Amino acid sequence: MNVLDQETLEKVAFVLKTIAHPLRIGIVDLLNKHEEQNVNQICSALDSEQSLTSHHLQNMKLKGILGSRRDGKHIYYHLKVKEVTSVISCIEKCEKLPI
Amino acid sequence: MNVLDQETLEKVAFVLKTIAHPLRIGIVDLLNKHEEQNVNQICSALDSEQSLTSHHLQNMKLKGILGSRRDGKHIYYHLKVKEVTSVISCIEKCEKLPI
DNA sequence: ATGAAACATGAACCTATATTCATATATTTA
DNA sequence: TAAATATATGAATATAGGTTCATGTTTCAT
Repeated sequence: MNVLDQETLEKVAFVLKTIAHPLRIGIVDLLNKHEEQNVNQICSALDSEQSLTSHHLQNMKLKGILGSRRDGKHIYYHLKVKEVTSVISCIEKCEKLPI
Repeated sequence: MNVLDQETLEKVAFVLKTIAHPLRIGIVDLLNKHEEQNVNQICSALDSEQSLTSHHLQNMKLKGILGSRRDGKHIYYHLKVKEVTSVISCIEKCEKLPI
């Protein structure tokens, strides 16, 4: 039960930072519940603007959390690192928070 | 299996942002494995500077993740929201990461 | 070939977060 | 009560992150 090494600390922080935003949590949650969604579907489901949503999608894709495929005019996103959904459910129901 | 509401998205993002930093992950991990540690112990265990560590401790205390008690010259910190440790273990061993 | 739909991108701006340094406060010990 | 130890704090700076807006690219339908 030793303390985590620096590399692990950085990896964990990297992943958490990548998803630590309400819209990005929303995207991860949506893609957990739907497997694949295109940008239009994501924007409507989360009531978010196209450009902003796209930036966040690119961000998470770049960092390896999401993947995408094109189908005609649409681009479908999916979760690559499914572990992040368990992170959300860990906290989701947590009560003792000051917020 | 509906999508999460805005309030939940914000709560989850709030908690993740609060711990999404290598040093703060280190602190959470340490306090998970040791119950209580004073600032000196934390600084030595994580090889971090006093002032910087103190800022991060205050930050997490303010946000409700940590608590503290004084014992003489020392101040001992502990985890208040233990759920955050499961967040770390969710990701810790995750392999498919680009990092 | 043209226009529209779907999405991406880049720059500009604004705000938040992290780090450092110098100093303050609290407690104990001499 | 003065010095030492342990920790906190505030200001200054540096850097990163989020949002908007205007425009670019790709694909499809006509």
